[in-house]
Amino acid sequence: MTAYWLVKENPSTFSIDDLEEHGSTPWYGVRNYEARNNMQAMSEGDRVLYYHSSASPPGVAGIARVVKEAYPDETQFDEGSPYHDPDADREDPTWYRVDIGYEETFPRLVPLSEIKADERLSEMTLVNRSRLSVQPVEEDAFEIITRMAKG
DNA sequence: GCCAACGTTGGC
DNA sequence: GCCAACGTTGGC
Repeated sequence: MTAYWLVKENPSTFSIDDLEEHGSTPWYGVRNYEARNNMQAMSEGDRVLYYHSSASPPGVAGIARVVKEAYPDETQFDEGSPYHDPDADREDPTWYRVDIGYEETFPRLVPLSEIKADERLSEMTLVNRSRLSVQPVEEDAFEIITRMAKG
Protein backbone atom coordinates (compact mmCIF):
# COMPACT_ATOMS: atom_id res chain seq x y z
CA MET A 1 0.00 0.00 0.00
CA THR A 2 1.26 3.40 -0.90
CA ALA A 3 2.36 5.58 1.99
CA TYR A 4 2.81 9.34 2.02
CA TRP A 5 5.72 11.40 3.30
CA LEU A 6 7.15 14.88 3.33
CA VAL A 7 10.79 15.82 2.91
CA LYS A 8 12.31 19.25 3.40
CA GLU A 9 15.09 20.84 1.48
CA ASN A 10 16.41 24.33 1.21
CA PRO A 11 15.71 25.23 -2.45
CA SER A 12 18.99 27.13 -2.70
CA THR A 13 20.67 23.76 -2.08
CA PHE A 14 18.39 21.50 -4.13
CA SER A 15 15.05 22.80 -5.34
CA ILE A 16 12.27 20.86 -7.03
CA ASP A 17 13.58 22.30 -10.33
CA ASP A 18 16.94 20.68 -9.57
CA LEU A 19 15.12 17.42 -8.84
CA GLU A 20 13.29 17.67 -12.17
CA GLU A 21 16.55 18.32 -13.96
CA HIS A 22 18.30 15.36 -12.33
CA GLY A 23 15.29 13.03 -12.51
CA SER A 24 16.20 11.47 -9.19
CA THR A 25 18.63 12.01 -6.35
CA PRO A 26 20.03 10.19 -3.31
CA TRP A 27 18.59 11.75 -0.17
CA TYR A 28 21.82 11.74 1.84
CA GLY A 29 22.99 13.64 4.88
CA VAL A 30 20.01 13.02 7.16
CA ARG A 31 21.51 12.84 10.69
CA ASN A 32 18.44 12.67 12.85
CA TYR A 33 17.27 9.31 14.16
CA GLU A 34 13.58 9.84 13.72
CA ALA A 35 14.03 11.11 10.18
CA ARG A 36 16.22 8.08 9.46
CA ASN A 37 13.60 5.73 10.87
CA ASN A 38 11.03 7.32 8.60
CA MET A 39 13.27 6.78 5.58
CA GLN A 40 13.71 3.14 6.56
CA ALA A 41 9.93 2.77 6.62
CA MET A 42 9.59 4.01 3.03
CA SER A 43 8.67 1.66 0.20
CA GLU A 44 9.38 2.03 -3.48
CA GLY A 45 6.53 3.97 -5.06
CA ASP A 46 5.57 5.89 -1.94
CA ARG A 47 4.63 9.48 -2.67
CA VAL A 48 6.48 12.40 -1.16
CA LEU A 49 5.55 16.04 -0.72
CA TYR A 50 8.60 18.12 -1.62
CA TYR A 51 8.89 21.03 0.80
CA HIS A 52 11.03 24.11 0.34
CA SER A 53 12.36 25.18 3.73
CA SER A 54 14.09 28.45 4.62
CA ALA A 55 12.52 29.93 1.52
CA SER A 56 10.29 32.93 1.02
CA PRO A 57 7.72 31.76 1.37
CA PRO A 58 8.40 28.26 2.68
CA GLY A 59 5.95 25.67 1.36
CA VAL A 60 5.20 22.52 -0.59
CA ALA A 61 6.57 22.82 -4.12
CA GLY A 62 5.52 19.53 -5.66
CA ILE A 63 5.52 15.77 -5.52
CA ALA A 64 8.33 13.22 -5.59
CA ARG A 65 8.39 9.45 -5.38
CA VAL A 66 10.53 6.92 -3.56
CA VAL A 67 12.53 5.18 -6.31
CA LYS A 68 14.96 3.22 -4.13
CA GLU A 69 14.43 1.99 -0.60
CA ALA A 70 16.80 2.67 2.30
CA TYR A 71 20.48 1.76 1.87
CA PRO A 72 23.56 2.91 3.77
CA ASP A 73 24.54 6.56 3.35
CA GLU A 74 28.19 6.43 2.25
CA THR A 75 28.86 9.99 3.41
CA GLN A 76 28.95 8.77 7.02
CA PHE A 77 32.26 6.99 6.23
CA ASP A 78 33.77 9.85 4.21
CA GLU A 79 36.16 11.87 6.33
CA GLY A 80 36.04 14.71 3.83
CA SER A 81 32.27 14.99 3.98
CA PRO A 82 30.40 17.39 6.22
CA TYR A 83 28.17 14.39 6.98
CA HIS A 84 31.05 12.25 8.21
CA ASP A 85 30.24 10.34 11.41
CA PRO A 86 33.39 9.15 13.23
CA ASP A 87 31.35 6.58 15.16
CA ALA A 88 29.79 4.98 12.09
CA ASP A 89 30.51 1.27 11.60
CA ARG A 90 30.64 -0.28 8.12
CA GLU A 91 29.33 -3.56 9.47
CA ASP A 92 26.35 -1.85 11.03
CA PRO A 93 25.82 1.57 9.44
CA THR A 94 24.12 4.25 11.47
CA TRP A 95 22.75 6.38 8.64
CA TYR A 96 20.68 5.53 5.61
CA ARG A 97 19.44 7.26 2.51
CA VAL A 98 16.71 6.61 -0.01
CA ASP A 99 16.55 7.74 -3.64
CA ILE A 100 13.85 10.25 -4.49
CA GLY A 101 12.52 10.70 -8.03
CA TYR A 102 10.78 13.67 -9.60
CA GLU A 103 7.06 13.38 -10.16
CA GLU A 104 5.55 16.85 -10.60
CA THR A 105 5.90 20.51 -9.78
CA PHE A 106 2.73 22.12 -8.45
CA PRO A 107 1.22 24.90 -10.58
CA ARG A 108 1.74 27.05 -7.49
CA LEU A 109 3.64 26.57 -4.25
CA VAL A 110 1.40 25.86 -1.26
CA PRO A 111 2.79 28.16 1.42
CA LEU A 112 3.25 27.07 5.01
CA SER A 113 1.00 29.95 6.09
CA GLU A 114 -1.94 28.39 4.22
CA ILE A 115 -1.22 24.96 5.65
CA LYS A 116 -1.13 26.43 9.16
CA ALA A 117 -4.37 28.32 8.52
CA ASP A 118 -6.28 25.21 7.42
CA GLU A 119 -7.99 23.49 10.34
CA ARG A 120 -8.00 20.15 8.54
CA LEU A 121 -4.20 20.20 8.54
CA SER A 122 -3.71 21.17 12.18
CA GLU A 123 -2.51 17.67 13.10
CA MET A 124 0.27 17.64 10.52
CA THR A 125 3.77 17.00 11.80
CA LEU A 126 4.88 19.89 9.62
CA VAL A 127 2.78 22.24 11.74
CA ASN A 128 3.57 20.73 15.11
CA ARG A 129 7.18 19.57 14.84
CA SER A 130 8.79 22.12 12.63
CA ARG A 131 12.30 20.65 12.76
CA LEU A 132 11.70 17.08 11.59
CA SER A 133 13.01 16.92 8.03
CA VAL A 134 11.53 13.57 6.94
CA GLN A 135 8.05 12.91 8.18
CA PRO A 136 4.97 10.80 7.50
CA VAL A 137 1.87 12.47 6.02
CA GLU A 138 -1.72 11.25 6.24
CA GLU A 139 -3.31 10.41 2.89
CA ASP A 140 -6.03 13.00 3.54
CA ALA A 141 -3.47 15.72 4.18
CA PHE A 142 -1.60 14.74 1.02
CA GLU A 143 -4.79 15.04 -1.01
CA ILE A 144 -5.82 18.33 0.59
CA ILE A 145 -2.47 19.94 -0.13
CA THR A 146 -2.45 18.62 -3.69
CA ARG A 147 -5.89 20.16 -4.20
CA MET A 148 -4.78 23.47 -2.68
CA ALA A 149 -1.97 23.57 -5.22
CA LYS A 150 -4.36 23.09 -8.11
CA GLY A 151 -7.43 24.86 -6.78
C1' DG B 1 20.10 38.51 10.98
C1' DC B 2 17.50 37.22 14.99
C1' DC B 3 15.92 34.03 17.92
C1' DA B 4 12.56 30.28 19.47
C1' DA B 5 12.17 25.48 19.32
C1' DC B 6 14.14 21.40 20.14
C1' DG B 7 17.27 17.35 19.43
C1' DT B 8 21.80 15.93 21.15
C1' DT B 9 25.82 15.85 24.10
C1' DG B 10 28.24 15.37 28.10
C1' DG B 11 29.22 16.34 33.10
C1' DC B 12 27.85 14.85 37.28
C1' DG C 1 19.42 9.13 34.61
C1' DC C 2 19.02 14.10 34.99
C1' DC C 3 19.43 18.27 33.04
C1' DA C 4 22.21 22.35 31.56
C1' DA C 5 24.75 23.70 27.70
C1' DC C 6 25.22 23.60 23.05
C1' DG C 7 24.32 23.44 18.10
C1' DT C 8 21.13 23.44 14.38
C1' DT C 9 16.82 24.19 12.04
C1' DG C 10 13.93 27.09 10.04
C1' DG C 11 10.23 30.80 10.31
C1' DC C 12 9.96 35.48 10.32
